Amino acid sequence: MTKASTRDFYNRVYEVVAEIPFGRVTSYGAIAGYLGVRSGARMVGYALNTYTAEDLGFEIPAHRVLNRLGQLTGRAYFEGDSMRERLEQEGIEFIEEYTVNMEKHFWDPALLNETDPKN
DNA sequence: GCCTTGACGTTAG
DNA sequence: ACTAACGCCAAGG
Repeated sequence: MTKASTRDFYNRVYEVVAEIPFGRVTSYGAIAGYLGVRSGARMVGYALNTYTAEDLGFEIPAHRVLNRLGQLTGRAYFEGDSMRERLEQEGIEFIEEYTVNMEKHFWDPALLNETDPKN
């Protein structure tokens, strides 16, 4: 085991990603910031890159995590265009081939703390 | 054990 | 408004 804190960070990332609502997207930086690691955006991406559904025991909607500009930077790690296809299925509006309308669909992880999470 | 790489983001020019 | 550079830190070579 490397460092317990590192593993915990990854697990927290998976938990947050698992809570992203259908039809909404968030960014690596937003998740990192929510976890208190402002400069850990890169680690969030790394966590998603190295995770396996078997280790977790469940699937997470990693396709709903984009960079701060709404670009599908991780599309190469998905099967074909499945990342874009999934987002389109959820009604996500694209402003470019691989860029979604962030302003419209952005979901802030901080909303998890809201008493009324109907955003 | 050093060097490079990267699902990122901010700042400087 | 656009581009370049840097900071971040875990893995893999």
